[in-house]
Amino acid sequence: MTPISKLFTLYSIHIVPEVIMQRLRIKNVLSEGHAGQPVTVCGWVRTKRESKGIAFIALSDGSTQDTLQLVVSETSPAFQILARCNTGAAIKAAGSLKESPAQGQKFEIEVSEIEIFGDADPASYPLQKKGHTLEFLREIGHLRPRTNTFGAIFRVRNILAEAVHEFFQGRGFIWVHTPVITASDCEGAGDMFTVTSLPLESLPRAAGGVVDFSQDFFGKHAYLTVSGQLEAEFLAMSLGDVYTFGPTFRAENSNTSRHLSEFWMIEPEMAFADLKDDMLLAEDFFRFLCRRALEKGESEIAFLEKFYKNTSVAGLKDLAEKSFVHITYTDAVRELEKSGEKFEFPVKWGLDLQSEHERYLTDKVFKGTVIVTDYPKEIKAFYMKMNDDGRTVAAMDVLVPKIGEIIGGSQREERVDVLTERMSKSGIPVENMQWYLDLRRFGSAPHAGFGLGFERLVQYITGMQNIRDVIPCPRAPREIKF
RNA sequence: UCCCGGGUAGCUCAGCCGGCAGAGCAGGUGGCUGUUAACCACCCUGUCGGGGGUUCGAAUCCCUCCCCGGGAGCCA
Repeated sequence: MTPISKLFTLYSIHIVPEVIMQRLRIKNVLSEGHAGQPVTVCGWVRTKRESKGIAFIALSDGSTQDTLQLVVSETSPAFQILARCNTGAAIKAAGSLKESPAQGQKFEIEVSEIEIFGDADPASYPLQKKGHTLEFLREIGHLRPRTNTFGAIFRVRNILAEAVHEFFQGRGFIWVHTPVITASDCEGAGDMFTVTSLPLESLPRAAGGVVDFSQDFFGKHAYLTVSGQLEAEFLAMSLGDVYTFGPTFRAENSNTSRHLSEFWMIEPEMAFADLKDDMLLAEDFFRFLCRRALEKGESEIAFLEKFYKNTSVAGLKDLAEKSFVHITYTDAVRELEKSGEKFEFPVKWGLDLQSEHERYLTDKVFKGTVIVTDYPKEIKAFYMKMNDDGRTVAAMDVLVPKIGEIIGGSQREERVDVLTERMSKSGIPVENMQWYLDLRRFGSAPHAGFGLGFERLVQYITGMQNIRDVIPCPRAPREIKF
């Protein structure tokens, strides 16, 4: 079968009848099937249970959390091929759908025919008919999506990705595609990956021995983006309300369960909006995503709840309805100071909140999601709007229990003089950023936005404790496969 | 990058004050007419992470490197 004909089997059963498998997805069989219907399904064997004269196969095709039970009796010609239907084998099964007489599943297929596409030698196939640790599965990233757990995670990831677009499109936001390769090296304090086509074994040098990027592909030093925000700003200052949803890269040597070198980020940016609008949007957005995850992925969430206990259907329902607590940084510091709690790091106005402080606020004080606003200007980025007090900026961090910061946002500084001063004080090369200042010189307006780390969202919804388990191909220091 | 904890059968782990390398699961074979990570019986399974050292003798003690996990910093 050619790749093209494979596509036809998925999307059209009318165009090329001679190559059709007339395969039904297990998801559809279970939700729309009726007893007596002839069905053909394709998938991978999860388990096989043999008894004298009858055998049961649990088949998964990735379309849904549930497996489909195939019943093969002694009288079926398929009985002869059972020895090859081992865990992991790819097969096609045809038969008649019937209501299952036993507990555990509504439907099953009385199989008349089985075709093996690909065997899986049980002695060497790494996925056994037993539970595996997430650490082990991380080592076989190409096979782990075949497990219940990762099937659930990646389906939930898809549900959330769709929901992101649904939310913004429903509110008239325009999806903009900001660049993956950028020349702005001042977006964040973080280290960036250089993009170059220079010969690494003999780099051209300029005066002082520094690499001469004027000879590079773009004629200047280029990087992988660490944020689409700055570009999203000029699109918001023309299109109104926009959002980005794409990959982001950080070259930091972070070895944690919450960081990736390549991750996906969602960054809405709104013209004619202030911090309050920003907070409202963040809250509506987050709650919408929780709601959609439950509506479209309840069986996945329920599975993850049952086996890992770090997420729950009830908890997400609660979150989807409960409003967030709002607190200013100044009040948060006061709250921490009066708590009497022994912290490893000091709590003092002007110092950034540490993970332990954030966790104390979400887990102990408010027992839920908290938005902290109005941080001291010294600990936040140059583009954030200076408040009237001259000490704080209109920033917000959305903190969720266990994960910590999931959204970071702010109202942007729209006054050209204030922004210029903050840039030079922060060591930002103003001469390279004239385009950014132009937005404040010509038709400037209040605007605001935030960034949401998509994997942290998936982590939060699925309850996965390690961020490397919510993306198919995790990239981290010294970790790159495929 | 720093601080802890680990690396022993395909997987999960016990063995670690030196003295014949183990269990459960998985796998194989046989049994069982409806199973649900089926069940019962028997069988198979090793570079004890790599290298070096101490010792009559090292999975066990020492040094070193690599890898994994948890926490911290940076952040989303």
